[in-house]
Amino acid sequence: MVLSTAAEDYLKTIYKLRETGVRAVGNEARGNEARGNEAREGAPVTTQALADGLQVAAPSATAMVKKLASLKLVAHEPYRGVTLTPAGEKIALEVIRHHRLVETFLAEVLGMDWDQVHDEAEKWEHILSEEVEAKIDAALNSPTHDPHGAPIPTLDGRIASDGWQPLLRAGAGDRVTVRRVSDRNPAVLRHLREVGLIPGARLEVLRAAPESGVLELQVEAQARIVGTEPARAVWVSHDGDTPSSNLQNDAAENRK
Amino acid sequence: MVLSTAAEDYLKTIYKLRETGVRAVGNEARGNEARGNEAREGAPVTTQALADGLQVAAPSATAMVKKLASLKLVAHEPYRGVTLTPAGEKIALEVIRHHRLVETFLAEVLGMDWDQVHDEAEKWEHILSEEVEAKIDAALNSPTHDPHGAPIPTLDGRIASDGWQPLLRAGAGDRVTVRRVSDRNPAVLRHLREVGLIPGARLEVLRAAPESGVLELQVEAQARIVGTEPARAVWVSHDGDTPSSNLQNDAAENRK
DNA sequence: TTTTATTTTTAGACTGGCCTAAACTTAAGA
DNA sequence: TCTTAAGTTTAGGCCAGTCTAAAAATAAAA
Ligand SMILES: [Mn+2]
Ligand SMILES: [Mn+2]
Ligand SMILES: [Mn+2]
Ligand SMILES: [Mn+2]
Repeated sequence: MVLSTAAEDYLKTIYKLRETGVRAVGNEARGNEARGNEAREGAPVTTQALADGLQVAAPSATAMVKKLASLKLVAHEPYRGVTLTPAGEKIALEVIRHHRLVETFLAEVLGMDWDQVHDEAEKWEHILSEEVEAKIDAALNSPTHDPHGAPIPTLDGRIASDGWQPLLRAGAGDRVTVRRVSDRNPAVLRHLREVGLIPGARLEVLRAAPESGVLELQVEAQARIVGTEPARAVWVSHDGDTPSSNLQNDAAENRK
Repeated sequence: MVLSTAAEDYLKTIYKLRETGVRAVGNEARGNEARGNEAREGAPVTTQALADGLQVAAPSATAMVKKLASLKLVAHEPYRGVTLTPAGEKIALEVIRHHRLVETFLAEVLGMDWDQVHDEAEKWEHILSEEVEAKIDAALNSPTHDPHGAPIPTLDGRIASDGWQPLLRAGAGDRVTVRRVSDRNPAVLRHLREVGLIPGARLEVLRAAPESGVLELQVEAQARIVGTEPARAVWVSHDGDTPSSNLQNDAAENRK
């Protein structure tokens, strides 16, 4: 199945809008107009959410959805929303695997900054051949997560469900470990690295007053004050919790 | 200047067709408006050659040529042919630099076979950012030639003129060094490597009988018989000749 | 239950890049 | 010089992907 860049991006975006956590991870990058389009997890993706996510007009999304439906890559209920078929999800996971492998490669092998790799990967993900994918995977020793902590789907389309908590939901006194950050906004990423909020960092929440718009943190040895906007891009695990590292066989269990 | 993949491929192909001398319509001195401007000396590239090189129909080439002419990237004399302007040549050399850097990177860093890298680079050349280009260049220590012996244009658009001789033009008794091979045909490349005809290889022509369709060679320690088809993809220098390694400042000397 | 607001789809148009068929220009041959 | 062959451009169309404006469907409010 050889799809256009646009079609692949639609499939990927549908997948991400349905995925737990990632939808929320992407929130800080979305404008106000997109708020409120956050469908319940597992519900079909609305045309509007898809259009917002891809920065296109709603009729463009409708048109592509109909095209993908005719290819049996999505199921479309008019006026209700769209869901991936197993075949569509398989392709979405392939594109996401490409994206995250490329990000990791650019960061680890070429030494690019972690705020730059996302935009590059957005282009590379569509032209990566299976051969190059395999070479990159081997060169990196089959990494499981990209530089932002996002799990990399396996070659056969399985992906770890992380289930981390939003940092914003943590309360005063909580000791947490940063697990994942949104890779969408380079400026936010640069700021997060500056204050030490990178995957693996351990920190304590000193004060969490939502109405103040800031979070007071003890990151490693430093006291930090972080606004809610960057904090919204951070996912954590609560120290002591067992990390949920089970592989979901999403594609396989739905494959016909 | 942000151009489509198609436009970049047209510019690159025009450059290569001029470089390799494949052109048709003779340019008997036309003393008109195209004389003293950015139009360069030499025969223009014909619509047909361009269409053949890009595997498109002639009217498609005409259409794109008109578009590029309106962007001042080529000079088009209807029914006569097309030549690059300095601005067009600069872009062509950028694309070629991307292509050859990527080929080198894929071969040296990822360990891909030299018969695979060309097709990959054909895609990558259009999406390489300046940042990634710089990182690749640095990782390879600013290579001057790609795995097939083709010179890599510099960042500022200069390229070494190699001036190697076709192996087919060598005569019996000639001792030569392989300098460059065509990277177009993977099967030919695999064959060339098998018989040792790779850049740097030294060999002696034992018998060159054009009518026989084969060349008898002594490649390093091995006696080899090579057909004219693969031999056509090989360029050599004659041992003892001084290699012409001067950098042509093509783009710079014509820049307005 | 009826009206209104919101979301989605349809209609129609545009651009880029490609195509075939036909007309045109140039070069070559008689 | 006239005719023909070859090469190039124009004419007209198709497809992918996008857009805006208008119509239709659904959800919310009255
Ligand atoms: Mn993309
Ligand atoms: Mn990432
Ligand atoms: Mn190309
Ligand atoms: Mn090459």
